[in-house]
Amino acid sequence: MEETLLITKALSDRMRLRIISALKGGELCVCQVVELLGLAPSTVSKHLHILSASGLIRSRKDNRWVYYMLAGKGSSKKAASALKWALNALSGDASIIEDSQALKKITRVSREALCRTQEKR
Amino acid sequence: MEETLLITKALSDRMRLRIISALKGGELCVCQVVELLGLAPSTVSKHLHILSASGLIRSRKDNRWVYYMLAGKGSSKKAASALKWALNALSGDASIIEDSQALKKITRVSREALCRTQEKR
DNA sequence: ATTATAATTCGCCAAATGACGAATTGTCAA
DNA sequence: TTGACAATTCGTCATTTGGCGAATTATAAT
Repeated sequence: MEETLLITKALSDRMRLRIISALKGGELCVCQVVELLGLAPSTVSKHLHILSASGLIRSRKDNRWVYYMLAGKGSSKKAASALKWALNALSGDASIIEDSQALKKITRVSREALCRTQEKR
Repeated sequence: MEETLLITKALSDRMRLRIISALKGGELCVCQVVELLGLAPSTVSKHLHILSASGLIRSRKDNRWVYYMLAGKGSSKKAASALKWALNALSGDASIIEDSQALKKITRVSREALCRTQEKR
């Protein structure tokens, strides 16, 4: 019951639904999610923590950045099936489509910023 | 997004998860759910309203009683698939099993009470 | 070494949520 | 008609939740 509740509570917030849908396109670092949602970094961090604790997503640390991604292999059956349901339920949603459009710009800008940093090296 | 959120919010409460699991065994009237959960009738009524509004359950009025049941045919695809996930995630849960045991007594007592009423007629 | 940046944690506040009892509505029984 | 009972609605309260900014930690650049 506890795990199930962790999952349903994690899914019961609009911003967190937007996050998991955004991660369908691949991993994102916290600052990219901040850019997408327009929330304070601390708020986004808390959302990501809730999603992580539920087992729906997981994280990977790379240098200064922490990347979050959908919990694929190694996740519990409950989490995996919940994720499958949620992503399917949200596919085609207008605001989710808007987000995926916005993400294209965000990831492109991030790449460019990263390249700039690397040029300076 | 709105419908999905209605569903996930409906599922993000322990009592409401117990309710939908209890309804797996067939329809129940409000007072039976009150008996099972040990909550005030007004509280239970609100929970049932939230579940109804999400499309996960529906109701039927019979005389003085209102019976609630899982939303089978006629429910939305999102609701149907969410219900399927949730019931599966909860199957085998210890407290859900306890509830199903308790429900046996409750439905038996209710039947007997109903028979008594009918004898009086 | 110092500064800057990504992320998290902490403390605080406003809004939403879950609980109750009282009052209300609708339906039967006396 | 009056009384009883199932259910809901309403008002209230305590708790939880979602948001922010400030402070903290960790890592990279200067």
